[in-house]
Amino acid sequence: MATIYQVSERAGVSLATVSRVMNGSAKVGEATRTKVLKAMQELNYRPNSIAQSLASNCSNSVGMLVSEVHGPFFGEMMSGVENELRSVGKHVIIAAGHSDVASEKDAIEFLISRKCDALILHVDAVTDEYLLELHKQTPVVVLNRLVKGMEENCICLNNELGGYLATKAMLELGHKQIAYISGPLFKLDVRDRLAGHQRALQEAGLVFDPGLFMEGDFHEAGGVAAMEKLLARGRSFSAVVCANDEMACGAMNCARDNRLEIPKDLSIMGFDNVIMSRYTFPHLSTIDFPAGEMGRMAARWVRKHIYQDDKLKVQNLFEPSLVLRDSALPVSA
Amino acid sequence: MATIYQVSERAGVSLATVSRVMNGSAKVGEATRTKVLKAMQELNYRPNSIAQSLASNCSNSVGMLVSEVHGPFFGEMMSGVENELRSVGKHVIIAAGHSDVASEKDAIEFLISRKCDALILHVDAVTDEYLLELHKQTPVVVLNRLVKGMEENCICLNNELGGYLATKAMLELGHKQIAYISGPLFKLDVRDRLAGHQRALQEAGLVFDPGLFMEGDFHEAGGVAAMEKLLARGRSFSAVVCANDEMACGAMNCARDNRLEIPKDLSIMGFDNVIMSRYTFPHLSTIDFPAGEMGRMAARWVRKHIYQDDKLKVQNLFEPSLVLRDSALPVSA
DNA sequence: GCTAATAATGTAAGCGCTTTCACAAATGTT
DNA sequence: AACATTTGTGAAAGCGCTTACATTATTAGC
Repeated sequence: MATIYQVSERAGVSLATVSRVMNGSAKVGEATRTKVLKAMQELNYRPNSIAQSLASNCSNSVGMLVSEVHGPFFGEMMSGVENELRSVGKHVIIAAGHSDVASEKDAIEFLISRKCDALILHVDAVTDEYLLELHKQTPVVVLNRLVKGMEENCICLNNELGGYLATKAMLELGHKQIAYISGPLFKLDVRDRLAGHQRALQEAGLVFDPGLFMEGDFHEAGGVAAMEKLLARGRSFSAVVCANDEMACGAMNCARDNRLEIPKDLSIMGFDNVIMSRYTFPHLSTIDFPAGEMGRMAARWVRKHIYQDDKLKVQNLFEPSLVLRDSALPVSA
Repeated sequence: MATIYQVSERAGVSLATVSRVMNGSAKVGEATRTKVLKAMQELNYRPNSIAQSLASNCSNSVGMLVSEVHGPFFGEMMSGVENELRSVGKHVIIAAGHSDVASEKDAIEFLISRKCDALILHVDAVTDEYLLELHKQTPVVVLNRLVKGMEENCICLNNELGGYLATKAMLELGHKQIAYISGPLFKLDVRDRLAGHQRALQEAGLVFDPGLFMEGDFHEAGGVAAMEKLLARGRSFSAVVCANDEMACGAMNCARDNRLEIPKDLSIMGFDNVIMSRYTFPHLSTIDFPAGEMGRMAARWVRKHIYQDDKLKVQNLFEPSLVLRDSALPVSA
């Protein structure tokens, strides 16, 4: 592989000049530029990005940490990030945190030692304090989590609004007895979604009934289990809104196993609008989570603040929206 | 951030010695080693991996190119690769090829300029010749595609066997009239799956009937369209095997829209065992595609051949397996 | 026509490591 | 006791770039 030195030799100029035509960092005469370009071409020269990084103290790479590489949104988010970044010649290094404190910290250390210019984090185990501290050391953007003191670095979804919209949709279909299966309550977004649910109820003059509430685990099995318990309580309800699509699937399957027809006997609402929701039977009504857009925005944040792409605008808060499909119907009778 | 120089100063030894204790590349006296380790600790030293890469001519990174970052197997494959590689301190840089020749080549160029120690490719647009050529220039492992002349570098699934197993399962349930919805025939794996289907038919003494065959596009809509046409032909069949799960979903939905009950009136088989197949109604019977394992194996290939982890064994051919769920039933009457 | 800017290019000092080579000290061999 | 090994360490030359800073060529100003 040719080096910058060989190019300079062939073009009959100095190293510095070659570097200058590569980076456009200073004026170069038209004739020289052409000579250099020609030499590059002939040698099929490709700059060694490692050397560039070392010399410029900029690795042109950003680290992305997600809970699970094969998790439901990851693909979408990742895709947004990759697209946005590669279009400007930066690359993304990925790592998984497995929702475990030690593992997340470990991955972050790894990314830092890799000299990433910035970190895009989708984490849920480490504390806010840790993130705040990290933020002082290295540029960080946090996805789907609002950390007090670094709001500018967070790209979030308005989860409260999502929860609100989900329940509101059911209310508008005439449902009055609405069960709610939440995610693990230690997560902030889970509590926000629940708060939205409660607000919708309240606005409709309904009171939140703990008897129609279950804490789930965001997995299908958790949805099944929650539904099972809900049914076992013998309370009547015509709709159930779930804090994510997986649990909604579980709930649907469980309901069906209990001879309830969906949506005739029971309406179901999910959350996230993961790919799968388009394939279930019946197709799941859900709340769209613009994961791809948010990933793209995180990347844009990095472009703007780290790579000085000043005119870029970044949007910190995203709005969820309702996706009505077949799993929810007006209350019958 | 501390440099190796500061560590050496503090420990009262030379740069070289510090480097040696870091890499274990040569013997260092016990006392010195302790001194150095202590100095590192005190300075919270973290080697600059960029500098290491430049000096050692090894970037400790491997590039991974996939069709779509948010594609169906990508998450699984990626996850396998990331796991295997990060456990040994290497990182993975990702890029998407979008099944387009120019885009794939572009991404490969990008990865190469990034000095990846090896490339893991999941591509379908570039030609075998191109891959062969690339293989001469830089270490490459190809996923899910057998390239003649570099078989050792390919990690494949026995697609023919998969196709065979899918149809065989239907035959064993007593089905005699089995429709087949394939993927785009320009893809090798698609043709292999079809060949397996035909072999199963043949072994059962049945002849392949073009009237029960449709070429699809691997997407849900394609499954719907194919099913529609199949139905429109007015031919009778009691089972349909699809070349992937998405199309199987489409086919199921379409069949249902045409008042066919699944699996009572029609049995359906998918291929790939993507996450989604566990959530459909009824749960989809399918052929398991061990994407995660294959990704892991690709990473292991790299560890073995590039990072000299000699005792590692790599398996080039993977066997698919049947996953029977609810969408296939013995033929009724 | 002479000085002061300005533009274009070259020189060389790093960036933070690895690694070869040389050398001194410790150990083993007869 | 003389020599050959082995072991531990340091000096220094890169790796392929970027980027002050220095230098020369060009143009402008008067």
